[in-house]
Amino acid sequence: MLRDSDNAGGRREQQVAKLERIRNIAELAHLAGVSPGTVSRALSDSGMISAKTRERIKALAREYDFRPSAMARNLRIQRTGAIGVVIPLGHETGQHISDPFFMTMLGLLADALTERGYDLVLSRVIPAGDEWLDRIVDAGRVDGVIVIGQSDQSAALDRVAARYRPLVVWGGYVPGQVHCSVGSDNRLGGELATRHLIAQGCRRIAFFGDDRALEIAQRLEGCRAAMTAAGIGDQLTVFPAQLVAETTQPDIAEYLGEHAARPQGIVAASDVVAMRALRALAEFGIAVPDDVRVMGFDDLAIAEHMVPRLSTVRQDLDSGARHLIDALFRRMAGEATDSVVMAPEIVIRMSA
Amino acid sequence: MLRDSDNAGGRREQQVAKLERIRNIAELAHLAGVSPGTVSRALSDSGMISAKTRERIKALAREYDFRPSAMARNLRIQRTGAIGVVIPLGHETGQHISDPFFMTMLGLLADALTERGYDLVLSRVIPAGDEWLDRIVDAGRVDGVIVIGQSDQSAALDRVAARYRPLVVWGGYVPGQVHCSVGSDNRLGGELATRHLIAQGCRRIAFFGDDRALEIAQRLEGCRAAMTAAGIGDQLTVFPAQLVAETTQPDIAEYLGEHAARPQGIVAASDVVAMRALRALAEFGIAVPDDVRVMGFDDLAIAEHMVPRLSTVRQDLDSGARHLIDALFRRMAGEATDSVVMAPEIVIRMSA
DNA sequence: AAATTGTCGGCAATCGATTGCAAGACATAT
DNA sequence: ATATGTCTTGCAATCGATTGCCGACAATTT
Repeated sequence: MLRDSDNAGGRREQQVAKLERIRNIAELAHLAGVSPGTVSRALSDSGMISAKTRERIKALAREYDFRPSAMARNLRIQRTGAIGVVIPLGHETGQHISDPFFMTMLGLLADALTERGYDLVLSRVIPAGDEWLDRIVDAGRVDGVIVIGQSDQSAALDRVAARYRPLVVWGGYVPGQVHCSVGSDNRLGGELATRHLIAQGCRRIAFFGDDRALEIAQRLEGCRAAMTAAGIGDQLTVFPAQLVAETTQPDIAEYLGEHAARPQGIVAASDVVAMRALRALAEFGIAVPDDVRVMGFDDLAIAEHMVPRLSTVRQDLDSGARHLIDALFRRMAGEATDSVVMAPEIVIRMSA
Repeated sequence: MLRDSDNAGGRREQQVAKLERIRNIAELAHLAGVSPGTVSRALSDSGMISAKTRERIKALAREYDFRPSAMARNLRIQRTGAIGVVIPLGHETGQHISDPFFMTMLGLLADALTERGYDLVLSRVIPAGDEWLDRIVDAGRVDGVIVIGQSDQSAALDRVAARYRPLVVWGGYVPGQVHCSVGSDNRLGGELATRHLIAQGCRRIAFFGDDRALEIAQRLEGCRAAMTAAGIGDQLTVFPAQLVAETTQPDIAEYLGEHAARPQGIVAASDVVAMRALRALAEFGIAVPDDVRVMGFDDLAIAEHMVPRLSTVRQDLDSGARHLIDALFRRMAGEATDSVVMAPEIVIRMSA
């Protein structure tokens, strides 16, 4: 690594201060010959201020490019204008925030929140103990919280949800759960994927995924149900591949290579897992879909780009994000909201 | 806090309030029979408070699970404990926040900031006018700002950097630039990629990328230099593929299909662009690397997963993120910092 | 016993913007 | 000229935690 020798820029950072800087509303008020209250009203277009003074004050503010302190405003208004987005990495250490699923969801949420004039405060937490969510909620830094994925923390979520309203969770729904969730019908999704494989003639089927996470467990459940319904419940094997951990790829490969009766179909708990499976299969020279069929789950953008293009279960994340935001803002307004379970759709491409 | 095990139903969200809720430090002080100041000192382990009273107050706080308001604290301390991470989407509308590059960088920054006890406030802005950065900086919501990518906003960055110290930018370095940047030697990277293609026998070479962004322009410059040095400067064509826009794939395909003298090598401005190129080539049945060789740029995780695995120019994002954070904190502490230019490395896999 | 040192904790100002209340300015109606 | 009303604007309290300064009291020294 090479540090630049001629830091041409750093020298003249200090430009001539054309005007003395204004630090707060009171100084501006003094300058304009009015009271702080008037300035506040003028800048926020509220209250009844004559158009003349308002424009004069605004012009002055622009000239000195002064913007009132958000911190002070927050304190007075008792609103932060920020929403916390929390990614709990509970059931596995290897999971990384750059998981494409999180990122896709995060992007959608960022856009939606920006549109509504809210900031997005990102927290990536590895839940230790069960205070992690309480800390975020009680710190008073945000007006509401969106948790992406229940991981294995349903209990903590329920406990906090019981006392803190503006909280919504992306993930699975379980009857009786206290927290408000938005997510797909994971069980149905798993069932659809599996039924498709069976319809294609698969009998020995493997499920790849770590079922300690609620959503994954539900997908597995659907998979199992479909197998049982087809009378081949005993042909299911579960391979607890970590969702994304780097270390799992060799594991998958080993499994596929050594397994005596190699599965004819694979139901992956997510597109990311499917991607790893595809790579492993390619390395073993096992043809997809001819030798083994692979179904993903999520239908992220990357599904289109795999070779072969991935057949998968589509979750409509756009609409999911909209539901999350919508529910959150209703809850912030004091309304109660029900959980949302969206219908998944199966997308058939080339891998199954 | 009461945690009855059989609260299975979401019915009674309102648990019996065993204790009245405490809203601020003064109430806690009243309860403890001390002054607010004492409570503040006790909870923050500062000042000289006898261990006895401190523990008493802390216990009380725990019992009522009270946490002092961050907003009030921020106002008084004049620190927010948050860092802004800004992604300007200046030169193109199609670019999406879920671009894997942003996401990788964002993940690294999130981890590093969490580690230092700072929140991360994410902003995705489409610069309109040249006030976008001023607004973020002056709102007083954050203690410092990291901008990911200069896009075509170098002027705005320089202007703000001249008056606002705690600002660092991921991107290219240009002699004389005012803002502090951390990034790779893009020119050298482009040169290395191109030299490799030439060494493999390519003569007709295409550069895929939108050179309105500073970094991309530098990569193109390196590419051009290598061509010229090899005496084949006239064999370079530039295809201004948008970095990630969904619409570009057909464009790329069309170009490759119709172009009379199809290029023998492609230098992509990023791994994401390379990925789209690979898909297009696959659809046309053009073999990589036999018919066309492809070089990426970034070496994201996905590079490993493409088919064929992507040869690319590696940017060490881990170390880049560390440098960004390091420079930012130094600047927040009042130090001046120089820009950092990191040496890129070429990674040869299967595509070139 | 008086003086000195040292701990502990209270008082009150402060950070900067917002807003209910009321007073002042000005115009119109009586 | 007085009364009534409408617009504007100022005053001052408020949001909740932090912290410099000072006083009260105990422990130690002379």
